[in-house]
Amino acid sequence: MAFAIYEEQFRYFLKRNNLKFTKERREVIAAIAIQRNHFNAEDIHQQLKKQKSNVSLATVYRTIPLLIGSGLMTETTYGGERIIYEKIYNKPHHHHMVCINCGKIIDFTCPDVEIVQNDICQKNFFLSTEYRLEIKGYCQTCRKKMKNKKMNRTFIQEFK
Amino acid sequence: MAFAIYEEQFRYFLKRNNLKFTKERREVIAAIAIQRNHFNAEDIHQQLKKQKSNVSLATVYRTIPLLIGSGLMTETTYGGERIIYEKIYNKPHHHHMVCINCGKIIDFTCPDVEIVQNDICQKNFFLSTEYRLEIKGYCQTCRKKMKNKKMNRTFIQEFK
DNA sequence: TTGTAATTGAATATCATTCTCAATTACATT
DNA sequence: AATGTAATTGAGAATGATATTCAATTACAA
Ligand SMILES: [Mn+2]
Ligand SMILES: [Mn+2]
Ligand SMILES: [Zn+2]
Ligand SMILES: [Zn+2]
Repeated sequence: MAFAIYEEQFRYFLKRNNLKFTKERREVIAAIAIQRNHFNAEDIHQQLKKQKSNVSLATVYRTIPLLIGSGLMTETTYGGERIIYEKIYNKPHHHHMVCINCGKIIDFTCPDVEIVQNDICQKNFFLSTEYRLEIKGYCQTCRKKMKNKKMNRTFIQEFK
Repeated sequence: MAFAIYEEQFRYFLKRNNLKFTKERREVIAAIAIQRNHFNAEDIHQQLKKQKSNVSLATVYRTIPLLIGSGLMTETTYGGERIIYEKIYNKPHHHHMVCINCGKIIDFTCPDVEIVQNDICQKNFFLSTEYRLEIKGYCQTCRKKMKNKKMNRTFIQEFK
């Protein structure tokens, strides 16, 4: 199970930064080890409750930058009402398609994007720390639904 | 000046959606016509004040979805504390580099990304309505600064 | 001119995230 | 094992951008 490795890496990070390995932080590590794919701060907190842990939501929020800093997880898609995270330990860099109807998130890898990103940064003397290609639209399932019922198109958009 | 065309397209959109072309909306159009590159809701409101317009911030927020729906502007980079917009009328689709030190936003176009996006969507039967490649990091100016002073690296990250 | 649904400003709500603070705890040092 | 001290915690309050409520106003089709 990944838990032991997660904990090891996290402890190492904490020590390097003169931070303490508390009971609460251990429990948060256990909670994210169980998360699958994409999750948010509240999901972590819910999992903690399932674990009979009383770690507060404030502490969850305080732990998130540490989890990211230690290389265990990362922010994923932007632009929703809450920030979504995912574990990245030993997982290749990838991007996301997000269904604006049902919220489904589809991962995809794409070597071309990595190359493009490199080129662009070199040309602009930009030092990249992070990059994301995010595609929004309708997933296959929701497209089928659209054919039957009319979907919730907010506005009529018909120009040019 | 683009203002007349902006207004025409906006009026057309409003009519198609049984919405009214109010004094306030006319003034907001005038305000965004003046904005350059990237701006936020508060910027629009400030410009309105400069125009001696009393349009409220609430109305600015209410008008934003209409401006987007009418194809005049779009959301730009994600993930900051406020949403950033830009006019897209007759402007080609492009992406962004964002400096996490000074906030500078650099536009870039990239045909390869457009192709990649098409491929991925086809393979996954995904109907894309929008996609963004966003690169975060340090701009040229901030890189130079980093060489002199030590920058605000929050954590020591040294693993693997 | 009239009827009516849309719109407005002001105030208030929302709600994810961050902060404050007094009490507690990890852990390096003795 | 006891101590010193800085880091951490939970609870609750604060933040702040954006959304909503509501009574008064307005656009505009008929
Ligand atoms: Mn993912
Ligand atoms: Mn741009
Ligand atoms: Zn869907
Ligand atoms: Zn910069």
